[in-house]
Amino acid sequence: MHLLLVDGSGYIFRAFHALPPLNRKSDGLPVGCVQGFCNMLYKLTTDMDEGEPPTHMAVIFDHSGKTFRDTIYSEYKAHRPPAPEELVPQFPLTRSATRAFSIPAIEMEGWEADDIMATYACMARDAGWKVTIASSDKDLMQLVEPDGSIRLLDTIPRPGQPPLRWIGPNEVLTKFGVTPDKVIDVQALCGDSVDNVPGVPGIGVKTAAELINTYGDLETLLSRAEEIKQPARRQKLIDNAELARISKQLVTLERKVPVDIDLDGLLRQPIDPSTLFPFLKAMEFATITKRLGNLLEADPDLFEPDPELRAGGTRDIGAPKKSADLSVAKAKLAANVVPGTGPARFAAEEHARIKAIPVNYDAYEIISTPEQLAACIARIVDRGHFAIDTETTSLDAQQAELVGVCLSTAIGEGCYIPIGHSKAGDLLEGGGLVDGQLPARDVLAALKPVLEDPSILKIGQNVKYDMEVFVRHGITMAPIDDTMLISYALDGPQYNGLDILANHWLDHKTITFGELAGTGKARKTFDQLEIAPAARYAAEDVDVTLRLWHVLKPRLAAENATALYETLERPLAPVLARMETRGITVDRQILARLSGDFAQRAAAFEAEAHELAGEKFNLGSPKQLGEILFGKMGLEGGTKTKTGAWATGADVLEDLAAKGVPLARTIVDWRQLTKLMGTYTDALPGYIHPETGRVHTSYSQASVLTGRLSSNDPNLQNIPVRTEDGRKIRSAFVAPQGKVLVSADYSQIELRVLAHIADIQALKDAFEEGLDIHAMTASEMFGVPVEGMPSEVRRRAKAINFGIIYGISAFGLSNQLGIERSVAGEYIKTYFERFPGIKDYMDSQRARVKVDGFVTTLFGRKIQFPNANSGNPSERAFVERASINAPIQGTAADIIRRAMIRMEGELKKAGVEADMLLQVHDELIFEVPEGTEDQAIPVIKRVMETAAEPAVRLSVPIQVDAHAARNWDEAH
DNA sequence: GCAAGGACGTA
DNA sequence: GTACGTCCTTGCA
Repeated sequence: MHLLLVDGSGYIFRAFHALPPLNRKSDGLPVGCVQGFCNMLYKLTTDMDEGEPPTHMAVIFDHSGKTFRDTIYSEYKAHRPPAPEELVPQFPLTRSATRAFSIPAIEMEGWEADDIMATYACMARDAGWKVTIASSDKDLMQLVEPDGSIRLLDTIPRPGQPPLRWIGPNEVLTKFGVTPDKVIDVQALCGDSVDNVPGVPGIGVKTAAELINTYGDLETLLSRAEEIKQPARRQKLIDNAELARISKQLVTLERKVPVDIDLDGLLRQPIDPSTLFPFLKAMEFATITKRLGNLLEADPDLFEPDPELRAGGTRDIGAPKKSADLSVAKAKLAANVVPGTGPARFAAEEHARIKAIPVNYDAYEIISTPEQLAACIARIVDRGHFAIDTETTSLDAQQAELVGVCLSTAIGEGCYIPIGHSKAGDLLEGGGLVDGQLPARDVLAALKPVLEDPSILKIGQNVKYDMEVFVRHGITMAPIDDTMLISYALDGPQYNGLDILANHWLDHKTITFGELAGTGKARKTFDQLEIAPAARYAAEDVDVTLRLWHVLKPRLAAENATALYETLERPLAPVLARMETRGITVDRQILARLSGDFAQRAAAFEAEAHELAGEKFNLGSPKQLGEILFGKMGLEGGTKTKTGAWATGADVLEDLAAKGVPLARTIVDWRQLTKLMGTYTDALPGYIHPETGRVHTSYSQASVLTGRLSSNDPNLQNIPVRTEDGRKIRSAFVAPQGKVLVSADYSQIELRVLAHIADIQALKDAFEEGLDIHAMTASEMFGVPVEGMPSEVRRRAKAINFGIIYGISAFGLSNQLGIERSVAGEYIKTYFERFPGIKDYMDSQRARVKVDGFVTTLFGRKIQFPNANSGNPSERAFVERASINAPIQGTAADIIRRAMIRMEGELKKAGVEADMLLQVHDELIFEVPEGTEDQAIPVIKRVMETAAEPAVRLSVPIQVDAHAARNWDEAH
């Protein structure tokens, strides 16, 4: 008899890092480990059959939950990060795979797979059988028998090695330095950082083996510890004897698990094609299906894919999970995906297939009866995923009224459900609703269950918008996938809109909103449109969205962008949706008072300017101003812009003012005040929502090259702060009664990132010691002590530090500091000398962008520069500077994204009430109940400061400063 | 009515 | 020297 035990859980975890990522091609479900697992079972059944074929077989899995080890030692396996997101759906699938191969899948509550395997192995050995354990887990090495009756077989795929590798007593000796029966004693001493088994601190495998080989076993060693010569080692063993004993209990496998199935129950069964092939076909494993077809001499084509498991079935493929750690990204980068094979080929084939399906407007459907609606929802439930789009009266999700909902469950389909199309009315009264529409309440009530069903994936283009519309109707959409964000993760912001994506990937021109609703003054809102043309437009959009999803999603796996999308894009969208929905309170009175004040002062400046110029002119016209300054007044030193106009920017005017031209100063002052009025004091009140009374910005998650967010309508990321008048505007952002605002900002995040990425020891040391980084730089460069340093010296160093981040040039630095080009060049040279590593970093980025056409952030975000090899020298120089800046700015952006994604959950876990309202690149603004800020701030700081972990361990400390106050100016 | 350019607010 | 969005004027349709 020969028993084969397969370590199912161990295989999945190890194979995950060893195998290239692979998604099921029709819906992106990650299945790489499942496929590897099936290949392994196939290998075991074929290769082993050549030697001594197993007569009995089982696959053993870990059961989730606590085991007896947790009661012995509460920290056991406490360091384990949660399973990577892509792995989670593969756990149940490997069990399904096992059953598909007609092999018992065994797991038992309260026991680890290792204990169950130990139990069966000992039972079989005692019965005189041979035992093979397919596992590379070192914890199982204690079971190996010197006589070969129990052996391990390593089945984890490793490049350049045979698929199956035996582990016997010799291999155990190599690994632990002892015979198998003493493995647990060695493990008790050296511990295990992966499982968090403590061991004796400071004793590694080698020392442990030496000690055990000298004293025979752990207890003898501990009782004779006094005899050990080395004093440090002796003391460690005496002090930690108990820890060693606990460790031994943790690593010792239980060999008497009360198993339900006896050995006879593990007798091998012939594979049943009618269970095997439906599974393999549902997984879309073509190669292995073919191989097993040959092996079993059966025709796979006779079987249909398992309906429970087929693509888009009811399986949950989208529920939000804990973020994957960097090992995902690293494994993928290491996977070295070759175009034309594996996932890359899938993606290419899928693209070609989808692109070939023509758009057919006649196939679209308008839902006007409850029966049609019910049928549509039944299709959604059956498919498990669908594309959705809302049609509304406004681009502003907070103001938009729902006019229709459009759904697509399959390519070529589109169901438009009109609910808010209105008859033309007069000015005072709307004309009521057009006939033939289901009541909005009924439609929303019917959609709510599927929109909130965690097992049904909702696919959209810019889904954040639809989420916000639905949440105003009491519906929380989840889980979601977003074609815009997938495209952004893959290609950056270059193609954003649905129309552009459709044109680029599907070679299809969609109906534009302008064609449908008119442009300019004649533009109708969606509710004023006829249902039929509106339905065509809407249905085409969801159809195209679903097609794009099929094209783009497989590219994530093919192009190593899954981790980026899953950890930094997809989970952020709902967070932003909630921030936008919350909005922030802006005090109308403060703005009104400021506006009056600014207007008066601006009027005075305007009169003064006319006086000084000797004529009336439009101060807002750079053209007129240039003609007055450099034409009429004949001033020297005017420069022209690239279009030939006189340059009249603030820097030019400051120069003139310094040379004694009072008009220039007047204009600068006037411009500042009118800017503040036009952009802030006059414009912001118009953004106060009539119902919430708050200002709701909209964040764009997919429009910045480096991975930053941008904010618009209104832009709340450029609220003034530098000037005194500007800060008065900031003070109009307030907390409501009973609350305070908390502002938490990263200190010098980009310089810290630079210190880490470029590995600049001097910078790292300075941050570690908490020094004033600009003063330190100045001191290094100019040899001036930090004590009593003139502010001008520090200012120069600060400008240089920023310059470095921006991809410094002598030209730029000389402009910034108002110094000679040659002097600026000397500064840069000195900087490179004082901070070796900076130049190497810059050169490496310049080289990368020329070779690859992109650079990357620490978290794997690619920043593309298509014209890195442009024939235009100034364009090339620009790309060089941008490619130096992008990894720094982008890594900082990735870090704060991670903080935002974790923030709400951590606040909740800590029992702290705090609403995240705004993000300003390196700053987060919260609204917190007054008096609780001291509880909120430490949590906020911790989440932000540890946001890079565990994916990246920065070699510099991250520091966050946080303050609470009634308004944003004081909190900042 | 719309797009481009200049200017300027932020990190 | 990097990354954005908005306001205003200008010039052309």
